[in-house]
Amino acid sequence: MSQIDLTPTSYVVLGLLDAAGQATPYDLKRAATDRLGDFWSLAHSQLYSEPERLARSGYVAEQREQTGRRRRRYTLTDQGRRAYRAWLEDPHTDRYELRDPGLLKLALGADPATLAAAQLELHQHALERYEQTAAGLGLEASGDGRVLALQAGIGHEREYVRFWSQLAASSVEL
Amino acid sequence: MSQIDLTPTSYVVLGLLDAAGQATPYDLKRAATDRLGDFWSLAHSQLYSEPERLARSGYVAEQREQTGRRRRRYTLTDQGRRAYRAWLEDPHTDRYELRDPGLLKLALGADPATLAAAQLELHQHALERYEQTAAGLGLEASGDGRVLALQAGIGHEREYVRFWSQLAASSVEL
DNA sequence: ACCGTCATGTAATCGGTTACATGATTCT
DNA sequence: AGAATCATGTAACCGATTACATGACGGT
Repeated sequence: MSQIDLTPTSYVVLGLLDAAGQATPYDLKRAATDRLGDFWSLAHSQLYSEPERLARSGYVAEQREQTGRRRRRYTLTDQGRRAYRAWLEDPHTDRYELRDPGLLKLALGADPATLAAAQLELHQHALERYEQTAAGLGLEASGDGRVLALQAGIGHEREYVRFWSQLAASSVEL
Repeated sequence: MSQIDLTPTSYVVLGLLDAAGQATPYDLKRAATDRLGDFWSLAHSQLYSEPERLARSGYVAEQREQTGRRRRRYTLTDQGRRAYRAWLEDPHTDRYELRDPGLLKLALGADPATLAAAQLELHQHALERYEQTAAGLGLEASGDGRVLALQAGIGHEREYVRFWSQLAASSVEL
């Protein structure tokens, strides 16, 4: 049983399995889209490879259907559940970087006015999408972590709309 | 001459070379730290491998010192300069994701109060560091893209301090 | 002389992305 | 029956991270 590092992707899979009880890769895909939306997306192929990886080290158990499609169905092992809980309960996280390509261009000397106009539009769209999602979710119960994360996303987009607006406006005068 | 994809990392290297004229990997490392700070960091090994990769496709030229250390020294080719300018002048960028591990935990159901306390501290520190950097840079000329990017970072951190503060406060009541 | 830090590089590994495929369903 | 979409998987490639090393240099 080989040792592997648990990455954020690993915890996504563990977390979704914890909630679902058992799931096929496709179940995981839908759950990931549903629960994480576009602030933490995964390629669908990773939802095939990652459970396999986790199985190699005993965090999840795999059983294949015997009938027609022979789908893979995964469940958490005790080890997996423990690792997941430990991660979730630890409020510490690594620092992360923004890695916004727009800011990269800005820092490397792109023309602020032109850049700001395009970036503003981008973030306005993102904001609208988030707000629509929020409107949809608002109907459901709201102690939900998803809703809180979504609010963070909305706050972020509002801030960026503000930032690029201001930059667009102040660039005109120059 | 093989075809390669130009990644953000590629443009960082091209951009730094464009500004510096010529540079060794170590020069690039210092320039990257200096110009991009902690919102787009690179492993030093990438500043060895990436120029090599770019050289393979003709975006940069490599010449080795003949004397003692035989350092590699890179310069932009015309092709490289053209590719860089085209990228820089195009205000369009891909959408990016936040990929904030704190939000991931939140979305997956971590306890908001505990998480908020830890995340608040993290972002307060980040904000302080940014503001100190800004204070240091403020003395220099300020049409600079670095300064603008830094202001975006400050805005982002302020927003997150606000978000997590509010969450910490509202969680207490529950 | 010695030690720590800066400078300089290479090698191995691996997670993630992209591309390629094919089976099932559902709708018209 | 055909087309489109959903579902399900595999394989190859590759950029990025990590680990391993050693050389130069400045201070005590």
